Parts: sequence; C-alpha cells; structure tokens
Amino acid sequence: MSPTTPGADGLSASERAYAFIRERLFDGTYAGGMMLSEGEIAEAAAVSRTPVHEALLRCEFEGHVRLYAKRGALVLPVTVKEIQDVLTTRRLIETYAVEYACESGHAGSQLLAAVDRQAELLTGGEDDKFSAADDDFHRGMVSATGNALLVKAYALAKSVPLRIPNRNMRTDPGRAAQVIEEHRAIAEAVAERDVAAARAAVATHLDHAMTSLLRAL
Amino acid sequence: MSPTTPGADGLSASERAYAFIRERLFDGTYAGGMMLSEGEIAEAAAVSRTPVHEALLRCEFEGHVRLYAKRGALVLPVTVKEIQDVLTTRRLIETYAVEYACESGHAGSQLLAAVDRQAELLTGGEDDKFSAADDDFHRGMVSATGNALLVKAYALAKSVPLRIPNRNMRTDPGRAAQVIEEHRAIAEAVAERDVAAARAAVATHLDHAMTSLLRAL
DNA sequence: TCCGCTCATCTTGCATGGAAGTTGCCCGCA
DNA sequence: TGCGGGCAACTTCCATGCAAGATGAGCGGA
Repeated sequence: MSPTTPGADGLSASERAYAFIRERLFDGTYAGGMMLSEGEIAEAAAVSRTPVHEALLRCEFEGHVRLYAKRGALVLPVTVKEIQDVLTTRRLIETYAVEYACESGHAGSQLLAAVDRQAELLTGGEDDKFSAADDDFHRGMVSATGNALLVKAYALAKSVPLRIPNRNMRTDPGRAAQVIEEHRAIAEAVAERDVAAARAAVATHLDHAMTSLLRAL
Repeated sequence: MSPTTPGADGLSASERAYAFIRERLFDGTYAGGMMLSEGEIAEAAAVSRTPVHEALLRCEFEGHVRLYAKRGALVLPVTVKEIQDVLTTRRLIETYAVEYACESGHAGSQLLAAVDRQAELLTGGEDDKFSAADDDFHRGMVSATGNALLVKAYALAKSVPLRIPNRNMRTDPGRAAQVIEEHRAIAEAVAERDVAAARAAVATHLDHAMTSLLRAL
C-alpha cells in the first residue's frame, strides 16, 4: 500500500492505530500488566510501526500505558487510588457543569432527552450502546459549559475506568436502572434550575459510581 | 550521529525537539498565526523529522498548535475565550486544592516557604525565574492533593497563557509585588487552615490574574 | 547446586526516502 | 483587465533499515 493513502474508512494510519489500541485497551484484550510490542500491534493493525509508535505515545499521555525505552509498552492496571482521583476530578467538573447549566438555563431539555434515549437502551442489554449513551449524557453536560479545556480534562478522567476489565453492567445487576434514575434526577434539577438539588444529585451519582467501579476492580 | 544515542543532555531526540518547540512557543519566536514546518524545526533542533513530528503531535494535544495534513502546524493565537476557560479551570482546581490543604493541614509551611523563595526573586528582575517560582507555588499547591489527574489537567491549563507574547511582568508594573502578596494571603490562610479565607484569596488572585492576562493579550 | 557470564533475540528510537496531497505562481487566453 | 489551468515547489505521512539497549536462556566453573 502506498505510504500516505488513507484507508477506506478515511482515517489516517496513525488514527487507525490509535483506535485499534484503544479498542483493545478497553475491551480487555490488552489487559493491565501486559507488555505490548509495537511490531505485533503494527502487524495486527496492518500499518507500519511509525503510526503505532505515535498512537502509543498518545496513550501514554492519556495515562493508559507506560513506555519503557527499548522494552515496550506496559498496560497500566487501574488502581483504587486512580479511581478515587477520577471521581474527585469528575465531581469538580460535573458540579461546575450543573451550576453553569442551572445558571444559563439552556441545557435542561437536552439532558432530559439524553436520559430518555438512554432509558430506551435499558432493555436491550447492549452494554456498549448503554455505555455510549452514558457518555453522551455526561459529556453533553460538560460540553454545555463551552469550556474546551474542561471537556478535555473530563474526557481524560472518564476514560481511565474504561480500562477496568469486566466493568460491564452485568456484573452489577440493577445498576443500569439506577444510573438512569440518577441521571434523571440530575437532568430534572437542571431543568428546574435548582442548583442545590443538582449538586446533590451529582454527588449521589458519583458516590454510587465510585462504589460500583471499586466493586468491579 | 547514531540514530539512538541520547544527546549530551541525556534527553532523547524526541524530548529535545519537544523542549525546543515549547521554548519557542513560549518566548514568542513561534508566534500565534505562524505556520511551522517540520523540516525547518528539525534542522534548527539538529534532529530528524520523526521526533519533531512526535513533538508537534504532543503540542497539538496540549492545544498549542493545530496540525493540518500536508500543510504544516499552525501556532494557535491565544483568544479571550481561552483565557477565560483557563481561569475557570484553574479556579475549580485551585479552590479544591486549598480546601484539601486546609483539611489535611500539611501544605501550609511548604507554601509559605515557596512564597518566600519567590519574594527573593522580586528584586532580580529576572522574569523567567520569577515565572518559574510562580509555577512552583501553584503546582505545589495542586500536587499536595496527590491527585495526578488534577495535576495533569492543571498543567494543561496553566501552559496556555505562556503563549501570550510579552506576557512578562514588565508590561504590568507592580503586578509582581502584588502576586507575592496574593500568594502570601493564600499560603497564610492555608497555614491557619481557614478554608473560607483560602477560597477568597484564591478567587482574588485568579481575578487579578485574568485581568492581567487579558491586558497583555 | 548455584552463581555469573556470554550471546542470541527481542525491543525501541531515529534517520531517511518516496508517495501523495496542497498551495500558489505564472502564463495564456478571452 | 480578469480568469482559469497547469505545474513547480513545498509540505506531511508513513514504510523501512539500522544501530543499540534490554532481556533471558543456557553454559561453564566453583
């Protein structure tokens, strides 16, 4: 293949390598403690080692792997401390986000719609879609602040627990339904522009999220 | 030079390229709106294009440049919105940091020492050292939380204004002395474990920082 | 048995060349 | 004068080759 032709999906080789690695970091194929080799990934992803190296550098910056010179990339296991740090960070950002949303008064209906969409996925049992809808809800909340820096920091934080093996809802029966209700509480508080209730709903949701994540760990 | 020998400074070629670019982004050599070419940077930094490309990717992730395929890297001008976003992000993180420090009660003396060190640099007129001491103070405050994610997000935020041309203190006479006093107010409040005072001191400091940065813009 | 050394093998880091995309200039033409 | 096409120059992106660091197996000696 020619060196610069983008693939059929329109993605560059570097982006394909990044997506390839990310997918495997989050589905458990590349589990914590594993040592990855650029060469193997390159072969599996059908690109050369250069874009794989770039993708790994990015994964290192995002805290998913640690690169050891001339040795390879270690997939970092998720620690309890890390989960706590993530939830602390999320609490700061999401609390600000609902405060902002209550103040501006524009995000309520959008959030309620996101909850409804997520609720429709409750019966399907499709973890991936449910998880994606969860992301939509939270990311939408933070995006509504219009603060690109916070959005980036938030994405950084939220991606960490994706590395937890078997973090799907099946290991925590009933959690999915509970998530919907907690999201709805947040969305309704925002729609009613009740700051105190919104803050409390975020705190409750994140407390439960931490418990659930720590249990899965 | 052999392909893998680290330079005399012990840094890899990639790290040298990154430091090289960063230095020029922050001293105004690579000013907002400029188009950078990997080849030119590679020649100037005496490394090949590969590590320069990696460094630019990292700078893009950090929000300093934007890469356009087959065209080059555009140095992003700092916008008013961006400054506001940075200060919002800093406010969230630093407020949490002082709350945490007041609670734990361990960071006060360390912060006071950092203020004293910075005060000694006041007369020197060396912007770089004063700016570095400023960084020490704030970074120390955030590091004391022990939350690596917050430290990373904070570093991301704080680096943005470094791209403002002529942001040095000379353009804002008296600001340096004011900074010291505001830092001291924060440190003292933390030392006395007075949460309300610490929060207020942070708010004041960041308000003034925003005004100063917007004036420099 | 156990320790230490050598060496084959694996790994990355980086330089380089080529393919291909993008731009803007320049010239011809209406 | 104004416009459009072609082309040259410039750029990145990626594949590949090579040098050198890191590792672990296996052997020899005590």
